[in-house]
Amino acid sequence: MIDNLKLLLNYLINFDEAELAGLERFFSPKTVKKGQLLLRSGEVCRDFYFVNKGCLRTYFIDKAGHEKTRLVLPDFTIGSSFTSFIHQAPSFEFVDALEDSELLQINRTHFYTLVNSSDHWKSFYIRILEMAYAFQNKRIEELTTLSAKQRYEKLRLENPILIQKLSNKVLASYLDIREETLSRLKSG
Amino acid sequence: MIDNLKLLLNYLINFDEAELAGLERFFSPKTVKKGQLLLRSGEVCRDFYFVNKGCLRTYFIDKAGHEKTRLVLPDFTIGSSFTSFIHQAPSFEFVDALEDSELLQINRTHFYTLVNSSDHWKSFYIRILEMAYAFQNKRIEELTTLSAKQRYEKLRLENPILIQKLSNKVLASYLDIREETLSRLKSG
DNA sequence: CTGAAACATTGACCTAGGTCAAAATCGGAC
DNA sequence: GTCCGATTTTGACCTAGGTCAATGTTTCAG
Repeated sequence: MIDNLKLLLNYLINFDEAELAGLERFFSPKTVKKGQLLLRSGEVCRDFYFVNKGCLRTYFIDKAGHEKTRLVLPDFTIGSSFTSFIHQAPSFEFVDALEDSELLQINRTHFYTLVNSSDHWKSFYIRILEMAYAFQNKRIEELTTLSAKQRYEKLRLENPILIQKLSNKVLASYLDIREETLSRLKSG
Repeated sequence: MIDNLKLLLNYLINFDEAELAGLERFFSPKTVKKGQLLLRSGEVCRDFYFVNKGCLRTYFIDKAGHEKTRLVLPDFTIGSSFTSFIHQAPSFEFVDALEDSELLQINRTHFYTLVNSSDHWKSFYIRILEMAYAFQNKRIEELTTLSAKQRYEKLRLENPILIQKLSNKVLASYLDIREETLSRLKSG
């Protein structure tokens, strides 16, 4: 599991061998069942995750009581409820497991110890932030310019894995449409 | 002008006096007239701006030919067409001046020279990225959960400066509604 | 295997906000 | 000042996608 994480880290930044030695002292394994909550709205997000197998997602619940999925983390990805993790402020989001999952988690103290331990780790953090920013930017552009159908088609082209992995309910909430609408889009 | 910038930088990160000495070798002053374009869609964003006086904004044009304002930079703020600046890829955004403005600009080479010059500068960059991320996150939440009217009222409470500074046309495009709708909201 | 709960589909209807067009107002160049 | 183009407002109308409710279909605990 740690080796998969190292693979991903090295893909993001060219770490020196030494910098990744002893990584297991910072990341601890965790197994979660499908449906299990890792973070509740109102709690402070303490951990950052590597998804080795399975799938996590972050979502919040709007005034009308509907789930809104913000981010899906399939296997071989990293992430967290970032805003809360960064500022150590209560999260308005939930984090749950969409499947039985194997994770590695690192808490904030360890995370910042790593980030401050070398230039490569700082660059790693910068890289993640840049990617997260670009992702959100794309999301805003899509939400404000594309119709429901166009968003669905775009996801189908760009990220077919999500289409097959997610239930219609979650997929709809990720596309920011109602389940009924998604159902109609797929048949129409 | 440089002193205002130093004030802002010190507000974001506690720089040492020495780190900010000679800042004028990196930032060059620039004056722009109202309406002037600083970046066109398709161009690569080379500069990062400090707005000393006036107002900049970033926007793009959707398929229907309507402007969509992403970010407004009133005076005493910093920013850029970030995605393009970071990745040095062609921007889909424009940057223009909403008023006659006095700017300090730093190009990407100088920017990264600074970022790599010390830990404080790295932290500065991280700070900006974290803020930009949080801002986009908030934006997505608002766009997906609030009605047009609610978004307008929220902006009026949280950022009244923008309401008075921006024309209805720009304000509407920032709120992601049509100008006609904004006009109706304001009277209704 | 079976039954309850969660999920997905379908239909009838509604509404926020967009569109289009025309009038009213503003603001800067001369 | 005054004229022209750009904004803003108002009105009539339209539509994408939401809502609500009924009916199938999975799924998984026991």
